[in-house]
Amino acid sequence: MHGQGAATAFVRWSVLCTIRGEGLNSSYAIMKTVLSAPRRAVRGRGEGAEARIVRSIGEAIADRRLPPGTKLAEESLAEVFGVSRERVRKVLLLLAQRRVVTLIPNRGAFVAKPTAREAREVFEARRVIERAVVEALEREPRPLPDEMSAKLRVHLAREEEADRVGDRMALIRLSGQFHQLLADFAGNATLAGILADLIDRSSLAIAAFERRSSHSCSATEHRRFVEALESGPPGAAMRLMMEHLDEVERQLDLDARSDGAVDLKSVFADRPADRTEEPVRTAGG
Amino acid sequence: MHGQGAATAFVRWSVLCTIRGEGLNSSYAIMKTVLSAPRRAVRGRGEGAEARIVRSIGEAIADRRLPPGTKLAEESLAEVFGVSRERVRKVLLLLAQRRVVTLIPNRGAFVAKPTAREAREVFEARRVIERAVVEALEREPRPLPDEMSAKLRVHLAREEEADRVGDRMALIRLSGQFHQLLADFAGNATLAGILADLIDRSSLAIAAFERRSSHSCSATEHRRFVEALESGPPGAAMRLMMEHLDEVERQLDLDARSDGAVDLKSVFADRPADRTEEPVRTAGG
DNA sequence: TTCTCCGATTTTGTGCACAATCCGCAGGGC
DNA sequence: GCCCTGCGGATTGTGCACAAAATCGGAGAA
Repeated sequence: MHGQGAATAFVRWSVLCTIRGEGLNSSYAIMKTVLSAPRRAVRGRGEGAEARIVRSIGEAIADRRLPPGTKLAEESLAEVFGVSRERVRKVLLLLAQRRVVTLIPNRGAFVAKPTAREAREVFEARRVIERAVVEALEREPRPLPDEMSAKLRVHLAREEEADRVGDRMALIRLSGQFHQLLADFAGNATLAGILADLIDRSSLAIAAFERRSSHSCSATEHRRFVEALESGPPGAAMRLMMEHLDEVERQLDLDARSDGAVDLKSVFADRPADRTEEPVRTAGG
Repeated sequence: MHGQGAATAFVRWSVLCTIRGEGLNSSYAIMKTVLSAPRRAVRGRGEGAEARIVRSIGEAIADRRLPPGTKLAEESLAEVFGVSRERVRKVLLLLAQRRVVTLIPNRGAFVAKPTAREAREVFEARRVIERAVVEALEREPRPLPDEMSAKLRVHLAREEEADRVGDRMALIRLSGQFHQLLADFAGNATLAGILADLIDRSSLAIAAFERRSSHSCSATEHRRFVEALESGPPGAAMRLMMEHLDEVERQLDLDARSDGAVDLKSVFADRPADRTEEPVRTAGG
């Protein structure tokens, strides 16, 4: 899928972000810290072992504990999850199919770094699908079913709590889960599954292109959406959702220059005092 | 993903459709007939071997040369494509991720047989995505770019030729490719990729639920759509596309009784003379 | 000092062999 | 006569060992 040139450029970039250490032990230690430990440390066998690993890695990527470009070494992951390397390989193949990781032949697996174009496409796809989701929800008779209403209320409370205490990681995860929740309510499991992938990829795009200064309050927008859905005029919820998605995308830096190779000259232009600042952490540092 | 009960019911059903023979040789011979041979018979290694096998099996399923429920034995496929069993296993995992085949633990891979609910969901998802595709195409300034117009014209000619000579298999494949072509023109590769999967799954749904009497002429509807897109009033193309998708779905038998287990009593009720008719072909017959 | 080449080491890719599981069938018990 | 249980054959699942490829480090030359 990737051309050779693209792959090379990708790897060159990824070196700067790769978590590495001297040999396996160090890498293992970091991985163990980043990835949430499985239920029992040693036991890795069992029926849903693969699903568990997929979820674990997927969540770590969605939470941005594993930033785009991070190398996912098979051996390290195998040790972290207490399974054989073959099983990890299978999991990586699955995640690659979902475009969450990128497999480069003879080079290994990396957390995917979407291009700006791909990021735009993902958000466009989300708008397409979530428009249908909201249409379905607005067709529901109001008041909404108690179960739905209650779950939304609980979710909003959790988002606002995370926002209040400043738990950014939880906020990111909950924000994605909110959209997932709506899709589940819409009653089309196929569409919901497609959206689940797109949400994960959105998370990657945000991690890759987020502006330094950006700070959205998804919780507020989500609450307004739910209020419009429950008691607003027809079409209000739809408008809020579209604006919300636009707003999330607008907070990214998807200029052309962000795509592809970085122009080092422009990056370091007019900054002669760089030496005195905190050094950028590089591989092995 | 599948519950145990569902898996068992599925397998019981699939037995009726499974291509089987005594031992490997017979199965191999049938597979070799069904699947288009790779470029060179023996050689299976190489860079894009997996992609080639995925495409080959995927096309065979889309063309309905491999009907839903067909067992895809690893050994047979390995021999057909001249690769090792591990590679086939990898391919099957990929196809399972795309919901085109169903993997049942310790039982093997089968061409997926969607449920009626899933079939409805797939068509709903297609409507959602293709609506966006047509919206994008209708936003294009007219006349359409020469390249697009020419490709559409060539494609329509091929569809009509296939219809004329009665090449049903080619017609099925071309019908799917038409929608794929439109999505490619819309310029969102991500959405086009999602739609590609949905088209494959539509093909499965059609194979599973097609009415005996159904005979649509997609070629005619496709031509009308192109004419509307090129020179019709605004919204005409959209209306034709939505009607087209509705029509395709309407030709399926998605009643509740088609879903899940077949009620044998109702199937054979009031037909005391069954014995004299041609016996139903069962496995091994 | 910097660039290039080359060997050592690490990591990924693949085939193979064995273990686990399941289906079909025959034999025995109820 | 029917059902349950145990056994044989076949197929899938998994670990292991080796092969292939790439990276990293150092040595040597310009």
